[in-house]
Amino acid sequence: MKAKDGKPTINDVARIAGVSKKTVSRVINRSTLLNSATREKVEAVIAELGYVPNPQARALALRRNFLIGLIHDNPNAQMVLGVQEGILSAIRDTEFALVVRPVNRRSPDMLDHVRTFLEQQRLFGVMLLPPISENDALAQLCDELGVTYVRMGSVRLDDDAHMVASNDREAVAKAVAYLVRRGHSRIGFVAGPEGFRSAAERELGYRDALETAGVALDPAIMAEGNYTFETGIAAGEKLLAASPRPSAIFASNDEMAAGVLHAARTQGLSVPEDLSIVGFDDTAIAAHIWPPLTTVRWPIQAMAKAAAIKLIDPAEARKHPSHFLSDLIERASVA
Amino acid sequence: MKAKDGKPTINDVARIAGVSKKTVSRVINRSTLLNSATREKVEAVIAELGYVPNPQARALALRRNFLIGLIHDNPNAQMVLGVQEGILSAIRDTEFALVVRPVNRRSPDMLDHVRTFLEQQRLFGVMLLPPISENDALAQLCDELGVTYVRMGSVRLDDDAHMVASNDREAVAKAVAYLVRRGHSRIGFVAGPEGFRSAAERELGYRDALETAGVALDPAIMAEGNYTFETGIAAGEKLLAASPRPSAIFASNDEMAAGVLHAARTQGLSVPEDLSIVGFDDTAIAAHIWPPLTTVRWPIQAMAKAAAIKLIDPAEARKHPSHFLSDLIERASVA
DNA sequence: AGCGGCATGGTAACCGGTGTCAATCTGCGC
DNA sequence: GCGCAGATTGACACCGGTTACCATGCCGCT
Repeated sequence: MKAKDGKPTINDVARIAGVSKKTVSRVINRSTLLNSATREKVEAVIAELGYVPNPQARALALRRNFLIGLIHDNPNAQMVLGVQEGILSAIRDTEFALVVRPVNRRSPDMLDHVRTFLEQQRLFGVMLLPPISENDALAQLCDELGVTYVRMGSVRLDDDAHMVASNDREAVAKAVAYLVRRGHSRIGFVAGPEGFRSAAERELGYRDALETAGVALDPAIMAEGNYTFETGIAAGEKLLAASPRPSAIFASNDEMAAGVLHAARTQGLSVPEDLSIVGFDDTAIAAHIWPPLTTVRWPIQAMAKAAAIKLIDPAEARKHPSHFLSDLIERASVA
Repeated sequence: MKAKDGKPTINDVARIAGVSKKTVSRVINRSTLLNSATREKVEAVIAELGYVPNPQARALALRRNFLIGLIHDNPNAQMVLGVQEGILSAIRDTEFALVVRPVNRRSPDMLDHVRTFLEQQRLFGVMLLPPISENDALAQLCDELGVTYVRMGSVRLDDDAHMVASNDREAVAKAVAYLVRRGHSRIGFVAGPEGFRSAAERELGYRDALETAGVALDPAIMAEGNYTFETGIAAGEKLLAASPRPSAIFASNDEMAAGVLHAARTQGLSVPEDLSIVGFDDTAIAAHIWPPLTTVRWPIQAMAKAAAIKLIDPAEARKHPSHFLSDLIERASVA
């Protein structure tokens, strides 16, 4: 008989099945040293009662819980959601759950907030999303508090156990090489904000590609933005004012590419006839603007899934890659 | 002296402060029946040790935890993130944390998944986002499992304790009336998918506005999409093929509005000169396409915050509204 | 027969908090 | 000096699991 008010507990199961708590616990935890008749009997009672172990009690006894945290400060909704989906696909059918915690990178007490969060919730582990994943102090804090972490990023900046990385430098180099193959030689570049590792990597990829193509760098057709639409417009205006005008522009993310597109349109230029544009990230915006944007797709979900597996099952994780390659998605913004 | 391996516990605090566990517990819980000298002494020890109560133990003893869940099946990343931010702003500085769980509306065992999730995690409460918040069976399931819930939606479909609603009908009527004031009388409409309450409400708003303006409904300039960019294109093509062609189109969300814009552009029409377009939701896409989209802004964050407060502190919630009005955001897609 | 070893299952303590209820202390009226 | 109410604090059981360790039954072996 179950407790009158709540859910059945392990005691109820044990009593009805005529065994001890411990035996039920063994059944739940799939211990092998158990006679199969007993196991079946207990399983039948569990099914009949609809017994579900109380995760709080388990967490208390095991001194660890089954919550994994996602700490991020990412302006890109599409990407954050993609990561959430990826994590969820990794923890589906497990007892893990996903706790999210947006933080403010610019806040002076960001680290304190994270500390409070980690101390309070006692998470199993956390995932760190760029750009905040590039913050070494944060990783160190996790270490100090004994919370395992995995960082996602555009470059390998930690050991394999703590990092899932794409290779932005190579991806951008490929995208720019693609522009070169399409006949462009005057290719502008919109960089991401200083302090973002991804921004630096993407710029390196741009430089690599130009060097390979034997094209000299021209600061007049390089600008910096902070990954937002508005700064993309400003960067586009600067680049389009250069003489000679670039025939193609690579922007370090899609939002800024959309800004460049906006700037071009304002000046009466048509895309891709007068100007080719390539973005990065393949967010929803890339497909939904006109013309649809040729861009580089980060395999976000796959990376997030790999990262989550790394967190909850390091052994299994060794079968998955820690490095991912991005693909160029060809749409209509390049001539 | 704290345990050698882990964090200090209530026992450590009690021993060092020379009081009983229970007294420490009283300090933590701000019980009033406590001598202030004792309180200060205990607080000093807590601060010195950096003691943080173990939430799992608390959850076990209190038979409730401090996790609130967000169950959603929403294709709009911007909106989901907005909701997460809103919830977070409500639970900041509390011990609550936010657990997210995307589900698949179309999956036949969606309800089973949710049931498993709720039974396993034993959440304090859950928030239901549209479109899945419109599913009454889901609300009923929460009731049955004793999980309090709050639904967010475009219309009041539950009592005030369980609902935070906007008034889409009125908002759309206002937007369409605005088009009428701007001189449009042939106004097309792109509906959302059948089965979405929001879609039905928005259509009612459209009908209201036309009726008020004394304009007859013309099925030739009404189409249906499923809230995606692609179906927006199809709907746009249909509407623009009508004769006479509409001079303005209201689309039930921004993505479809972007699709209509795309369709117009493909046919060589310029926006807003040849065609005015109004969307709904004010997602990032609305501001980032060209021309920027005039649209209706759902006060997502405020609604989510109100909903979260309703969940964690019903008394406080009575001071907040349960109904929200949407604003028309005027940009450049209307002439 | 006596013994060790293995498979199986039970008992009790413990994880770190909270609720209940009783014990102690205080001040106050008489 | 006594009784009593109210304030303060503590002892102890309990939440629902897990682990450490012990008890039992059964087997084969010497």
